Amino acid sequence: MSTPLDRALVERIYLAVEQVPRGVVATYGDIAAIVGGCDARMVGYALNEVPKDRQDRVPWQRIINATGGISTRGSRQRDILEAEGITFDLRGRVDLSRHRWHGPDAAWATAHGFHMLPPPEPPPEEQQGQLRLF
DNA sequence: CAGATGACTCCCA
DNA sequence: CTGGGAGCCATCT
Repeated sequence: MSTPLDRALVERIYLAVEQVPRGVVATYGDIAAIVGGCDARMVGYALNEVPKDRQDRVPWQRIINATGGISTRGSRQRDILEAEGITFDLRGRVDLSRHRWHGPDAAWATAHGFHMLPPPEPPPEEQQGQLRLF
């Protein structure tokens, strides 16, 4: 059923989600890390409760799970993302290394007390010496 | 009060 | 890849 969470936290989650620009996606965990004080699951619960009158302002569709897949049911979320330019592979997953949001603007994050997203993990050592394409 | 349930994620078999 | 369990929170039965 519905899950009305702590309003203050929900508002911060929405505010963080609003920073995600068109054309990229973020994971529930990314938003939780930026907001702080909550986990990926909280973000999912909060987004499930986005009021109708705010759905066009809060880009809930840009938040996907850690595997790059869609957690919502139906095809609506995917349809919207594809319309925004996000591509899905044959398994229906987004290539996070390519479409993942880099995080909020540093100045904005500081001003609102949000955290920055940790830098992306470097590729495995084994590939470092072999895949030098440039 | 216990159990079920969601737009999660990680870990292990 | 599939499946189960733990950890997480609030609300509803």
